Amino acid sequence: MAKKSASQYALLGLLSWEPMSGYDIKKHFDTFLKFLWSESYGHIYPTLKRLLGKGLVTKHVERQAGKPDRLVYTITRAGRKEFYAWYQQPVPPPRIRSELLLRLYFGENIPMSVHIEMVKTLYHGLIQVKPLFAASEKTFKENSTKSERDFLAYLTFLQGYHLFKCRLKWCQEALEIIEKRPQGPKKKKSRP
Amino acid sequence: MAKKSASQYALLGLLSWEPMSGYDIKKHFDTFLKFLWSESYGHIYPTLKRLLGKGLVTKHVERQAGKPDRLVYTITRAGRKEFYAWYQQPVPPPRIRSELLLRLYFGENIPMSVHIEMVKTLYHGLIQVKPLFAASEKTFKENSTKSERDFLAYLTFLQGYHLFKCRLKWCQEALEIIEKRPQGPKKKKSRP
DNA sequence: CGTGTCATGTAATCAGTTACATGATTCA
DNA sequence: TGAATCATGTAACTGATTACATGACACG
Repeated sequence: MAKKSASQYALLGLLSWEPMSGYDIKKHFDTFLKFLWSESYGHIYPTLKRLLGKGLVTKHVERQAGKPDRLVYTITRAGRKEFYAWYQQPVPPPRIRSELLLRLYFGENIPMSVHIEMVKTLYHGLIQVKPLFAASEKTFKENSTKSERDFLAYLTFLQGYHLFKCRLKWCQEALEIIEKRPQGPKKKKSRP
Repeated sequence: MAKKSASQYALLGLLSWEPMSGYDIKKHFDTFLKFLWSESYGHIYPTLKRLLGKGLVTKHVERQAGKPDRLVYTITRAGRKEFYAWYQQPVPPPRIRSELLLRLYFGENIPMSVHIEMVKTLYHGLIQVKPLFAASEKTFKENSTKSERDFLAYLTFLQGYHLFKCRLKWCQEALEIIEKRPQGPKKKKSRP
């Protein structure tokens, strides 16, 4: 009944769709699952090895012309069983750690311009991906009737999109609040 | 120029307000900073030791009648300098890992009722803290004109609040979408 | 008399990133 | 020729949690 890392279930989840190599897995996380999960090679390869050791996946070599061999992993029946059992366990609360908020919260002795800069940087980063998000929304919604998988992908994406818009809104609001704040004569202690 | 863990800055930030013991620090994170940071004892105490070793804080024993001694840590000038320097470094992108979304995303072979249950559980958890959040909003806003610290706390809280409302909204929306979905005749593959 | 709070800490373990190593091919 | 992509992997390290140990007092 030991609690297990979600990482291996993330891999099993992907492999439950189709056999993949570690490289493919990384690709998938970096492209389609950017807004909900991330893994590094240094974590993927050892995890695959561990899954193999537990008999949850099998490995076979796929030779390629002009390219390095691919080690393709396939989920086993035991792997699927283990994966489905995951859904029986309660969802652990996410660990909340926002470095940006931390900085803001403790930043009373830092010039406000630094904070403004920080928020603006975030804002501009978000703005850049906005069209991409908006386009994705359409695609996800259109596809959502096609299959169970697409339907779930849409629901999943929706949260990511909501959170995205929410952050964007906060940036604007925060900058506004800072701007129209009665700046007043800044009191300064003689010596902290 | 080595990148350093945000944890030690979280501790320095708190100590920049006032001297505290490890126990106090944990309390503070668990109560006031619940929505933006978390730390365990097993991480706080060793981190304090490390800060002490680097001369960023000092320690003194505070004897108490009927209670165990408190080890109170005070930030040093070097500690403040180190803390302020943190603001010169770029904010690293947060690691995104939502186990709930992961489960949903890969849950095509899981009965929809399981997913509904999961979302509902989240929803009810959020609903329970809703009045608390709403009340906090008022207090934070009212206090925000009092001092720089309160102002920043308000801005910080605002993001937490926004994200909270956003999650709530997503739960409702997701449940709605699932409900009014044309359930249709579920196609089933003969053998995967 | 049991539970909860106050208070500190360590050891074992797990989780996860970064940097490095290798080596062929393709594209500008 | 140099960079990018394909592809796998290890070692060193940092980060962080959990479980455990200790012990006194207060509250019901």
